[in-house]
Formats: sequence, structure tokens, C-alpha cells
Amino acid sequence: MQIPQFEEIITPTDQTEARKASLEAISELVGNAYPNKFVRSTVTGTDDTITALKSFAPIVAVENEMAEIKAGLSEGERPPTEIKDAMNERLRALGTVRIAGRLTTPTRGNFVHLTDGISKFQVYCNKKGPLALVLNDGSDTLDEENGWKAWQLLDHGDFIGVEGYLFVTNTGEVSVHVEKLQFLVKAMRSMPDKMHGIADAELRQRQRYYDLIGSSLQVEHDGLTTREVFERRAKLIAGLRRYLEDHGYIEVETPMLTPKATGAAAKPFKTHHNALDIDLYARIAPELYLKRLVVGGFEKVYELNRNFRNEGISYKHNPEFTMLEFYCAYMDVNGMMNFCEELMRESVQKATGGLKVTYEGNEIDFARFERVTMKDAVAKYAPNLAVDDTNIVAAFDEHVEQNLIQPTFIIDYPKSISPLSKADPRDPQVAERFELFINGMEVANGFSELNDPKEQYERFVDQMVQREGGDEEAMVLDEDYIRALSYGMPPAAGIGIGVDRLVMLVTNKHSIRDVILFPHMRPERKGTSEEDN
RNA sequence: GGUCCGAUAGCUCAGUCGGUAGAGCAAAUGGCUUUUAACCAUUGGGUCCCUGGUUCGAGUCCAGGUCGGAUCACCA
Repeated sequence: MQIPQFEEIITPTDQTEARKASLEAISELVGNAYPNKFVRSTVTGTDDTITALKSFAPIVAVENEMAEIKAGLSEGERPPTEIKDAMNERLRALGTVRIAGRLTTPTRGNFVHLTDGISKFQVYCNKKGPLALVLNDGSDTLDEENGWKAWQLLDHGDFIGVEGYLFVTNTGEVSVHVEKLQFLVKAMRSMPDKMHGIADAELRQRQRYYDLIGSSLQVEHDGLTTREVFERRAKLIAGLRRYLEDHGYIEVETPMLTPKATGAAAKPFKTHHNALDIDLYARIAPELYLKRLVVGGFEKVYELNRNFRNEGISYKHNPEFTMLEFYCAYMDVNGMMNFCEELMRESVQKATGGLKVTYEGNEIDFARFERVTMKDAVAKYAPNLAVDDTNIVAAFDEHVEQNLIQPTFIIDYPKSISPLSKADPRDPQVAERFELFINGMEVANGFSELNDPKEQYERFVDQMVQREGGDEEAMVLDEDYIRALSYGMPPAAGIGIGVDRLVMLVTNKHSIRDVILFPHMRPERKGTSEEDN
């Protein structure tokens, strides 16, 4: 086995060497340069994160008042000392603060900013002191000389913890005047460009941590920072969960490793269980498991987790993607569309604060969802095309899909391509099924669930025949699912929602890889030709 | 998988007709020490993605490959 050397992973450069030297010098001053903890103050009432402190009302008030005063001053004129003194008295009354974070600016001079990844807080250090240096055992000594020495050994990107009092600067920024300095960890590599962040998409995705650092240090932004994209993603997902919980749905987890890959039309990943000596497949959909639970009496059930499909990668496809799937007993396809609209409205509102989002120049309005039959949609966008049951889906894909910008439910799918869906009572060739399209992307797929075990069996058999005929994505017969249905599944509607795509829409990201923290990529390879085996 | 585009310093990017490898930020050294992306001066830093070819000479031209991006196909 070839184990790479540390230096092969952390390739020495002038930057790493300089930082190594600075780390050694700091170790001489403080002992172990990797302390185990830093306890933050609770001036804000809770843990004083930088974000909490930055948005703390008394601090915001001082900054706002200073901004007003400064607006009345001429360029370069300093605010009156009495006013500043009064403010500083208010700030000092808040007590001693202890905050920690990453240095966002090189330490040339007395001022630096610390960030917690979201907000920045300014920190001031004066070599005239009083300044204490905290040693690794937590003890500290008043020692301006060593304290200032340590301060100057700090590098852009290091983590420090500081203790001190709050004051306002001439430019009106509330800052911490450092009285005690504790070194927390050294950043051994240089930080990203502060104006541009990480522009290289490959670097951004392979080293998301570096991208996140870069976006937190970056001075100016167009659109959301990487951090904000994933916070918005979390809010959207929390909103989805909240809405379902509030409406009586229960969250479950069904197998990711399954003996049969079925419940959707897709190619699976295959793996092997050694102890049982059986092949298993990463699930392509949780659908059939969730409906087994409806049989068992879970009337409202949902699962929000990953599906895996062994197919191409594109701006809207990642091999593993997050799907929200849920089922509701006694509901049909129309009830499900209504519920889906409300669910999306609530969640989008929670994530973005509104119902309208701008996506690649289009304004998408989640307030209105249209419902159009597939036949009418094709007739509208390809009026001169003669369509029948055999070519309508192809015609739809080719001529209609990319035109559906505003939220649109396409309804009345051919039954032949909907093997788990009930037929429309008015037309046996049509399925009670919809797909939701937004900005030309399929975002959701739902239907009235077929619950007649005999008919479901026959639909599976049709699929198996197509499979034999070479359609690798035709569904696999699941015998236990037929058995489950034979115990009786109440009428029910179900839906699958592509969460990543919904996140793309609310974050204005063109690529699914920008809304997945660690998207799938080919393994990195060294540029040399020496690798073999 | 097809087509098009790209890869140069830690990061962001220039590099003209094929003729000694460049800038800004970051880093080092010295100065400054209430500053708001970039204070001043000086210095160091390169497998120009890899392999091969053409040429007196290749970052630059050619071929093959690697990785990435866009797009098409398939899928959600």
C-alpha cells in the first residue's frame, strides 16, 4: 500500500513555509498552539457569536447614531469627543466580551476583523496595552511585549479569541479593544482573493470549505454568497418539513440499500453485501416502501432524503439528489396539486421572504400555478404537429417543456408511461397524474396511487416485457409490494419533489452543483505521469 | 457519450507575430499604528495540466490524453 507523505498533501510553498515559521514562533510564546477551547462571553444573552454581537441591539443603536452624526460632518471631520465618550460609556457598561473567529484581514496595523463565517466584527489591539497573552493552559500574564509579538505573528486566516471592552471608532464602527489575546489555530495556507473569492468552479466544488472561507472573506458580492445559498437551502427544507408536520405528516426513513431498484424509471447503482452474499441497489425512489406504510396505516407519511440514479450528469442532474416524497390517504391527484401549491408557497416564502423569485432574468411567481393538459400544452406550443398517444410525450419534451417558465402542472399523462398511477375514471388511457414544471425543469411528479393489486401486477408485467425488450429503465416487478397492496391500501395521492431543483430556483443558481455542498466529481489526479496500478 | 470552450504564482487574471515568465491581492523584511478591499518602500515566489511532435527556439503551433465548464442526448 502506498501511503502519501504529508508533504505530498500539503505541498510546501513560500506561503506554507512562512506560516510554519510563524506557528513555531507562536508556539514558543504560548506553548501548545492548538488549545482545546475558548469560552465566549454572553453579553448578548446567549453565546456571543460574532453574528449575535454584530446584531445586538445596543451595538446596532450606537452604530446607527454614529452614522447619523457622521452624515452631518464634512469629509475627514471627526465626531465630537463628548458624544463618542458618552457612547463608549454605554458600550463599556455592556461588560467584557469574549469573541472568537477567523482573521479576515492581514494583521498590518492595529485593526483586524474576525468572522464567524457570516458576520465580521472589528478588533483593535494596541501595543501600549494593557495587553495580556493567554497561554495554552488558560493562564495569562500582563505582557505587552509578548502580546504584541504574538499579534504581529498572526496571519490572514488564523483563528484567535479575544477578550476586551467595546468602543466605537472615529469611523463609527463598534469594535473590541483587546485586553487578552488567545491564539486558537494557524491557517497553514493562504486565503482566497478577497475581491473575487474562488472563481474556479472546479476548485469551488472540490474544496467547498475553501469556497466557503472565500465567500466569507470576500468584500463585495453579486447575488448570494455560498454560505447564503446553503443557509437558504436549509431554510427551504425546514419550511417543507414544518408545513408537512403542521399538516399531520410523519417523517420516516426507508431503505437506501434495496434488493430491487424500482419505484421509478431509472438505472441504479449496484453494490454487494458480503455477509448475506446478495447484490443490493442504491434506491432510485422510496415510493414503494412509503406506500407499504400507507397500507400499514400511516395515513400521511413523508421521506426527505437522497435517491441515487446511475445516469448522466448535467446542470440539473447529480447522481445523488434530494427528493421529498409524501403520501396522503383518501386524497386524489387534484387534492395533491392543491396541497403542493400551498406547500411550495409556504416554503418559498420562508426561504426568501416572498413569493416571487428572479431566476436568470425571469420573474417566477409562486402565487399562481397553472394547470394544463398535456394535449393542450402540445397544441399550444406545436400547433401544426399531428399527435397521438404514441408520440405525445416526445412532442411534449421537445416543444413544450422548455417553455414552461411559470409554475405549471401538466396533467393527463398517458397511462402507458405511468405504471404506478391510477387511470382517470373518465378516460382509461389517461393517468391521474401531473408533473410540475418551473423554468423548463421538472420539479415534481405526483398521481393518484394505483391500489388494485391485480392491475398493479399487470402494469408491472407490462414493464417487465418492455425491460426484456431492452428498456433498461422499465420498472422491476416487486412481488412483496403486490402482496402489500393485497391487504388493502386506501385511496391515496403521492408526490415526489426534486428539492435540489427547487433550491436552484430560490437561489438563482443555474447549476445543481452550486446548490449541493459536495457534488459528484471525478477523482482528482496528480498531473504527473508516475502513477500506475 | 457527441459538440464547443478552458487550465499560467497560494488566489484573481494578463501574456501581441514562436524569441529571457507578468500584474493585483496574498507572503517576507523594514517603516507607520483609530484603520474601513487595496498605507509606504524593498524582496522572494512558476512542472505555464500531462505526454509526445514541429522548430535553432514552444506558455504560444500540431497530435493524443487528464480534469473542468457550457450545451445536446437520457433522466428528476
